[in-house]
Amino acid sequence: MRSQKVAAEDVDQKLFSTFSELGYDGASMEILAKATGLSKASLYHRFPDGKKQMAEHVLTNAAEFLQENLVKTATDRSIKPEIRLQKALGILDQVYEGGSLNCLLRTLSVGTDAENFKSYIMKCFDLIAKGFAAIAIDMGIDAKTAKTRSKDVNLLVQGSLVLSGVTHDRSYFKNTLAKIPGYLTA
Amino acid sequence: MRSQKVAAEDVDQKLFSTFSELGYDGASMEILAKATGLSKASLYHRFPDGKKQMAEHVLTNAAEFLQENLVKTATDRSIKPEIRLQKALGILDQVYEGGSLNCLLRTLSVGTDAENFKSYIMKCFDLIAKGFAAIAIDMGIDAKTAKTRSKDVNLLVQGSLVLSGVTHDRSYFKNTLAKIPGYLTA
DNA sequence: GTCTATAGCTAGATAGAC
DNA sequence: GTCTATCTAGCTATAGAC
Repeated sequence: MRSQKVAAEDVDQKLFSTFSELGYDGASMEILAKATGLSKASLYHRFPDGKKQMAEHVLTNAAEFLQENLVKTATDRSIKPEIRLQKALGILDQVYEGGSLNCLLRTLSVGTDAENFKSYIMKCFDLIAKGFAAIAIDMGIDAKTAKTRSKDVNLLVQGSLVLSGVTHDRSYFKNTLAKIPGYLTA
Repeated sequence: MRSQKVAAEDVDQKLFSTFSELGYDGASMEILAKATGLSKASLYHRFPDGKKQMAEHVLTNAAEFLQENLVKTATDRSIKPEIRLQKALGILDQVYEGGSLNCLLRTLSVGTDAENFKSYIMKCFDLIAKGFAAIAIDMGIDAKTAKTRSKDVNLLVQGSLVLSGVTHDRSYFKNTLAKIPGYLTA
């Protein structure tokens, strides 16, 4: 039985979850190979520039996902803003697997090569803020307030994920998501 | 000129800042040796169980510092609670170097051996929450509300440190500290 | 496109001199 | 208590067969 080509989406998903869990330095090539079901050599075939390229790839994927899902939904004026808000929160819940997964944006922000990744990470934070700001504005919040509060959404979500990760208690994350609508439109 | 014994407090400080900046996996023994000004062998002389012991040591130090400074101040009823609150925020500002330093509690929560460190990390979060809860209660907030909001202090501070770290913009942290008094006693 | 095997290096950790 | 030198294991990365 010849080896089958492993689907790129499956590899991407495994790279995402492994970097999220272990961070850049903690995710060794050996671990990444086992997680994806590929050999190290096959990973280098797909990512000639190695681990750094893999991390940049998953961060680029994350930005695309946020643009195509969160931002697209959040700016779709054919939907009522209240519904968009719920959908946007649902997307965050999905991305962070209900608070059970460390946030890739945070785990890749510390350690070797972290500085190289920060522009990608900021892009993702900006997309999330952009989405929530659009919703808030359409709910009648003035633009300046909407911008401030949508940035705070990132702050609250990241803080809750730190605490959920350390305590293994997802309620920090769940409660934070639940409080966002009230906070955004207070 | 013989080699002088390096002061333990200086070593501790360097271990703290290096683990804070690079995380557990990113802080290699080579880097830790250079940061402390000791050889790797000398570090092993002081910490026979190696890097893991060093990380546990700095976390234990952090808990002692929080107890002896933040908690002690926060529970000192000879001081007006409003003053205690400002002192407690000053201590957080000092610990995190105005938002310029990654938080040790966060950087050690990801990567190899992270699970072993989480009990130490939780202890530190509990001490911070304990301090702010005591202050809030003495400012007239009921115990249950005080407990919830003091936990949120950790959430807000951690979230702001993630964003300040990624963007190199300390205002997330500074603004968060400034907002805590209003939030705690709203 | 996949793999095994391995190069070359750096990691954590240790031995033993001073 | 400090150091240099070194060990072994694991690391990133590559070579070359299929």
